[in-house]
Amino acid sequence: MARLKRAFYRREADVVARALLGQTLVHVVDGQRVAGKIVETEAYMGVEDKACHAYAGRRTRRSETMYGDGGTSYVFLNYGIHFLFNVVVAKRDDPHAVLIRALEPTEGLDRMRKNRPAAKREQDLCSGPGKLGAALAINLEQDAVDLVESESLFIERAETSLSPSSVVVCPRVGIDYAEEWAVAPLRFYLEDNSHVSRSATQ
DNA sequence: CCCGTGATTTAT
DNA sequence: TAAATCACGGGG
Repeated sequence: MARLKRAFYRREADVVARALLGQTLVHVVDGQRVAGKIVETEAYMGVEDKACHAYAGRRTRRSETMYGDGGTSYVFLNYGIHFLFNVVVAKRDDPHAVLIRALEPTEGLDRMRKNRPAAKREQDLCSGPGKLGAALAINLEQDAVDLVESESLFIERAETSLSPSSVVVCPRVGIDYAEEWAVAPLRFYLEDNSHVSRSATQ
């Protein structure tokens, strides 16, 4: 299957966040494909966005990856426990990113269950950003990987395109501190999909 | 609903 | 060097 190329990623985060829905995120672990369909995303809009790690041009050891070219992975540890997987988008030095929040598992489910013993049902495997990080065995080694060239981490294009009407747009979660940006409509998920995160359905 | 969790960031 | 913060998940 064809993977997404550079030009796909070199656009603003809200555009790419929506376009990523329905595509397949793949991590090859010990030669085995562990993959899922992207069903929920959030856009982080660069230096103007108060919820973005690169807000006001902040450039720290953690956020440095966000300043790379579109199509680079950005992984960080959250709450000391969870590895969250993002895709850096837009152009180099314009630090936009898309957080992948939920997947519908499609390949390597046995591996995912092993990585997530707490998950009781298939819908619990990847229905949140921390959950999918664990299920796909994502950690800091997967930070700053070029998704266009890597043999082990990339995103494949869906064969059929989605109907725009099946996408729900709403505010992002867990960023109450971001003032006016806390209510911006920058979260996208597939309506009626049972693998979206708990906070998406309330 | 509450609370663990610990690296990273930001304030002294 | 110290304190506060935090793009969450699991178990009640």
